[in-house]
Amino acid sequence: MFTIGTLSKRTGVNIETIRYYERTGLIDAPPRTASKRRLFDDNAVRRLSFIRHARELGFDVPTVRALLALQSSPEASCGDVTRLASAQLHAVETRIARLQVLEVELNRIIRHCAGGKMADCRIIEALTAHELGDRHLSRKSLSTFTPHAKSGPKRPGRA
Amino acid sequence: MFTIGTLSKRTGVNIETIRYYERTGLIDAPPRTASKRRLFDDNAVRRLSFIRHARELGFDVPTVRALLALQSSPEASCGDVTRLASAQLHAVETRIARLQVLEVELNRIIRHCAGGKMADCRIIEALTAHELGDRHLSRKSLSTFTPHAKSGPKRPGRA
DNA sequence: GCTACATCCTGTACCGACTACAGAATCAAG
DNA sequence: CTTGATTCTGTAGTCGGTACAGGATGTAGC
Repeated sequence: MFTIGTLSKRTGVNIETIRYYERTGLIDAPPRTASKRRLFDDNAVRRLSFIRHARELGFDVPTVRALLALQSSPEASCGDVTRLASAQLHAVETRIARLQVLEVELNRIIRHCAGGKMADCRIIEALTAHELGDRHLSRKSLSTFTPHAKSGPKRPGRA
Repeated sequence: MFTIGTLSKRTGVNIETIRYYERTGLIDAPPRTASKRRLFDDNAVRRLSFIRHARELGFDVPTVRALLALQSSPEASCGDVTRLASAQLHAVETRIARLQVLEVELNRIIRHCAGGKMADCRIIEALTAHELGDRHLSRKSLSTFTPHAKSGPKRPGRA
C-alpha cells in the first residue's frame, strides 16, 4: 500500500487529477490511514492506468466510465467494448480528415505569401472569404495544442 | 445595418458567442439603437467571418487576436502572419500524427476481439498495459468530438 | 525532543471558449 | 392590443482538469 504521490508517479497521473477522479466517481474512494491519507494498491494502479490510457485514446470520461462498467460486469459482451472502440475510431478518423483539410489550407496560405508587406498579403482575405467544410463543426474540436502542461507555475490571473 | 440575429445567420456564429466576443474584446462594441440593440454592418460580418474561419483553422483566441491586430497595422509584415500560420500548421501536423497513432491502436483493439464474452476479451488488458508515445501529452488534445452543437436544447443540470 | 521539509489533506477558485438560462424589455405582424 | 419573436443584461454551467490557500501530518537529521 502506498500514498497518492506514489500512485501518481507510477501512473503518470497528476495527484490533483487522481483526487478529481475520486470526487467524480471514476475511481473508488480508497481506504485511509488514521490520519486520513489515501492508501492505494496495485489494483488502483491498474485501474488508473486503464483510465489514463483510455483518455489518451481520446475516449471521453463518460465513455471511460462505460468501459470500466463493462470491465466489471462478467456478462457484458466483448462486442459492447468493440462498439465503443469503433465509435471512438470513427471520431478519430473524422478528426484526422478535418485536420488534413486544415493542413492543406494552412500550407496554401503560407506559400501564398513569402515576406512582403500586409498590403500584398492575401492571407487575411483568404481567411475572411474562404469556405471550409464546416457544417457540423464542433467547438470542442477546435482547441489548439496548448502545451502549458508542466511548464512551471503561472499565475497571471490574480496578481 | 442589422441586428445580432442577422449577423449570426450571416456568419454562422452563435448570438451568445458574438456577445461573448464583444465582452472579451475580440470585436468592438457596435453602435446601438435607442433601445440598446446592437447594430452591425458588413464590416462586422467580415471581421466575424475572419474570426470564425481562423478558429476553424485551429488558431486559439489569443492568436486570432494577434492576427486581427496585424490586419489593422499597415507596417506589419506579411512574414508575421506567415509565422503564426506556420506555428499553427506545425500544431496541426502534430495533432494529425498523434491521432494516427490512436487510429492504429484502436484498429488493433477492434480486430483483436470479434464478439466473445469479456473473459476472452483482451481489450481491457490492452488498454491497461499498453504504452503510448505520450511524453508531452496535453490534456487539451484529448477532447473527443462532441457534436452537441445545435442538437436542440438540453437542460439536465438544474431541473 | 525539536526543527526542517516533504507530503498530504480539504475546499475553493480558476482555465478556455463558449453555452444556457432567467427575467425583462422591445419589436413586428395581425 | 395582443401575440410571439427577438434582443437585452447578468449570471451560472459545461468539460476535464489545474492551481492555490491554509492547515495537518510524516519523516529525517541533529
